[in-house]
Amino acid sequence: MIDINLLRNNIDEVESRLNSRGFKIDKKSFIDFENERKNLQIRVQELQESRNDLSKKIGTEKSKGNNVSEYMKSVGQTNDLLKEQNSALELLQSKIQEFLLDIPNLPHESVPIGLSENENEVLRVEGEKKEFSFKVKDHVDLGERLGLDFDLGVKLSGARFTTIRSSLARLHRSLGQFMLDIQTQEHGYEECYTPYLVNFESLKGTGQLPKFEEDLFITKKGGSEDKLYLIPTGEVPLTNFVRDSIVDLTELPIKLTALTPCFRSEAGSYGKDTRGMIRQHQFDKVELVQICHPNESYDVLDKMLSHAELILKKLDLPYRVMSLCSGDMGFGATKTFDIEVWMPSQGCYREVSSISNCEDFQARRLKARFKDSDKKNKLLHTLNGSGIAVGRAMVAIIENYQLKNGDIKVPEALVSYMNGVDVIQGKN
RNA sequence: GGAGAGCUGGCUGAGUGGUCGAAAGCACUUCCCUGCUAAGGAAGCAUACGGGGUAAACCUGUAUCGAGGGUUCGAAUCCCUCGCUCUCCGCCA
Repeated sequence: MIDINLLRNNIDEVESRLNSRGFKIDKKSFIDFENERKNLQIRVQELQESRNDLSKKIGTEKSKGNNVSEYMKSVGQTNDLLKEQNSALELLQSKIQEFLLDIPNLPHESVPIGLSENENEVLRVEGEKKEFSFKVKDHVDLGERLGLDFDLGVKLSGARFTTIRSSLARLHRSLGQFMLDIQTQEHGYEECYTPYLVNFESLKGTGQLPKFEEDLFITKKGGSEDKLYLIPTGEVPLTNFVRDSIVDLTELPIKLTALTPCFRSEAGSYGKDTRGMIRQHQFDKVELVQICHPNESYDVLDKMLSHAELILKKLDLPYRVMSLCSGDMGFGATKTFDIEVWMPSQGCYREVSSISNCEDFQARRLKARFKDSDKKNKLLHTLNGSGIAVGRAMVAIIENYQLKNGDIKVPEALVSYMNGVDVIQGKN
């Protein structure tokens, strides 16, 4: 949620910055809402004040044994008016709230301006692409004899679900463990295990709700109407650790990581990436979250980028780093880096990590604050990133480490996690 | 699933219809006293949102005692619904 005072004081600036990400703000409605709100609020508070005075008076007069019928009459009129004005105010305030919850975050000034992914900026290209002496296959063709079973996924659940068996399942597990170990041991993140089902409040805090319910999977307790949502990313539970809390300056930065499954409905991406396990309803990901002092969030963003990059370096996978343009960033981000790994079969780079600074956008929704050295409560900054997506990383390994016979060499960093297995062999 | 107890400020904890945003203690801040330390004394110390003030200081109003609704002129206090925590029983990985 953006700061309402920014809208009150600099609405034109907000408008143009939102325009750069393709969001049109309804200025007139907001100004009308605000004027009306101000009048109503003053009116309501005056009425409450006089009701409180009168009620107090009734108390004191009654205790003296005086007649209070005049006061009662007048407080009755006040209350009638109050009831009417107050419900108007409440209605208006919830409208303003809805209005605010729908507005995306403002892009940072360093973000390239653009409306589509074509305008994302390549910052760096890293790693050597391997030369293959044979015609490369994609992970679907390779995976068939290695344990990637798309048909089984469909049978069990439907499109965009995959089942992995045997050594490849082991590789998948190894990758998750490996990434988690790097982030905890080399970068000092606290390892967490979190719920995968979360409530409305949590998703509202990180910005997925109320606007993007269609992107989520929704569950209900048997026999109950209460909804719980499957997490679309570990960012949701981890960032919500600080919801409704005031943390001490000395606790910052808070660095959290978790290996979690992620569930996405992929509404609106029909026909996109239908082949293989690039775009699934369910995938695993190691999530990195940092919660820090506002002065430090851009330094932290750079650090988190390097934390995600280290995984690809250790796996010796070629990748590039992108700075997303204003129109391609997520709802809550002021600045986002994507890391894209090289996929030889497609001859292109695919996203395996996205690292964003949300500044105080989520913190405001979360009421996540810290006690500053001047004793005032201030909003924290929150950042999140993937460190990294397990499924896509495995796809990249399959494709980049393929051998002529269709077997897969295990990246050196993973051999110990694979109990010494250094080649994944398929059934012929 | 059954039965019971509870949820009050950063923490502990009093408060069962009015003068209570809330006693007291702890913690914290400032000051005083004492040669440091320890002890003692005084004052201050919740959050959000309004109004005033050029701004800060400050003044002032409203709301908030798990959440929502109700009763009442008036609710931390009474009633209802929900959530959560704890104890006991049952069930379960």
